[in-house]
Amino acid sequence: MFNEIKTHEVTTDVVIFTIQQNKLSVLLVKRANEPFKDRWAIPGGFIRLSENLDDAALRILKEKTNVENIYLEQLYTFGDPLRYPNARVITCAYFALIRSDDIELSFDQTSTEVSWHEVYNLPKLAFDHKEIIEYSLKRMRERLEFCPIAFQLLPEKFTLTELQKSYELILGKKLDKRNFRKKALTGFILKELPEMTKSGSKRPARLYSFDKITLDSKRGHFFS
Amino acid sequence: MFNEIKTHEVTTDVVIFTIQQNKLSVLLVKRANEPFKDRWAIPGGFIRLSENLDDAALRILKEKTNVENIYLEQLYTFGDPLRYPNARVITCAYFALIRSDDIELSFDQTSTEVSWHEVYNLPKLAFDHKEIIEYSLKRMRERLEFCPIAFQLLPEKFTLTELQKSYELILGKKLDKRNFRKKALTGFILKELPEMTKSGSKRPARLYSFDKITLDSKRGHFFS
DNA sequence: TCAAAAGTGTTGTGTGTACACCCATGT
DNA sequence: ACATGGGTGTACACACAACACTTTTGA
Repeated sequence: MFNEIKTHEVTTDVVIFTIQQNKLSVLLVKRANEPFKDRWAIPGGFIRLSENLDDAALRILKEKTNVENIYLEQLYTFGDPLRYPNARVITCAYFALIRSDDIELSFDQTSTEVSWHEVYNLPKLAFDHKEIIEYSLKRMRERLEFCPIAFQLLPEKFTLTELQKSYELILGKKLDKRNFRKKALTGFILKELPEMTKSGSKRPARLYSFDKITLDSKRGHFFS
Repeated sequence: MFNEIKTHEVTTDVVIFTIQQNKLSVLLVKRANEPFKDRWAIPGGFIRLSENLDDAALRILKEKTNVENIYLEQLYTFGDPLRYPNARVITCAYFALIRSDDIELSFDQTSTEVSWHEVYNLPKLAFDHKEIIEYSLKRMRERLEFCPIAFQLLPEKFTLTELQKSYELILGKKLDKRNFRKKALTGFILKELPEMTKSGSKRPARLYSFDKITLDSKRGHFFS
């Protein structure tokens, strides 16, 4: 099977999460070419020779979403010889969290469509991309126990209920409102803003923002 | 600089930890060839086209130590274009834990020497291998908080003091004896053996063993 | 008999969890 | 006036951290 193959190819695939319409979603592209033509896949591409891995992932991200300056983390490198038909393609997978407000999706000639798909209700995927998404969800949940990365999915200003919703979407379970707020207000670095939501639905809610990402600094864990 | 380079090369490097002579050590080889001839390095090698990543790491491990069936985990993939002079070499780094009893080290024509080096007192290393070792130590400490992987470094039968010593060597700090034993006996899955050490030094100590590695099963964390 | 390592419990403090009612606003 | 989501406090259980003396053996 590998007779005619001379070299490894190295790609990066980026699992891009967002929250939109009250759903935790990932960005998928529909493949324009074989293999797996017309199948949905995680956006990805070849790593350039003079480009480091993080930069390659950021480039993919920017190509699809025009977004920069976001949370990005190397996930795992997948290299099963059978993961890609008729070639040896090792992929260094990343995952990213972005805010879904004002994002313009775009795609190039390698795909015919690009759109968000709820992570708990995915279509059939190309390659081992199902496994990659499952792994990234697992990782994101682990991260969430220690660091408030859910901020990355929210707009600048948010209510505590919105923050809690994002946690619940990621963890896939309900959290206690009072315990959550206690933890968030003491454990995270939240700025209480002098503003309230203006007639969102019924009673106005306090808005908060956060200063900087305290990723490695805080190590108390949050919410089981 | 990358004018004449056409392809990526993909290697795996394995940080192999053990405890010997009361020291936490890693296995290093002295390079026989350029680049970095005569410099110490982590054992590694090219990934074969038909080999998956874990198998490649296991192969490297077996080549140097003749050991199989050990704890092995993918660490991180390092791919800075400048990490390797005059070539683009992406390395998928692993770390492994092995028992140092009855290990025969060996090496091939790519190295002139192989030996254990205390992780807290390393020589000058080739490439970005210092960074890789630091990263693997960090990862091992994180793992240790949740899973009793230190078992992997100990012989079949061990005393609680030996177990504690291994924790202290990895974490780089002293632990409280009573708290450690309480935690170990309630939190880990230890088998109390009907044996004692025979006149090791003074008073005989109870020997213990463990059943299987309960890596992902137990999620109470151990010892800060 | 002494030196050296083995072994053993209690208490305080902090963190996670469970749980139910009133409040402010728009309609 | 009422429906809707916003907001608040206490009590219990459990995990971690600090801390000092007695026991068993070999020399």
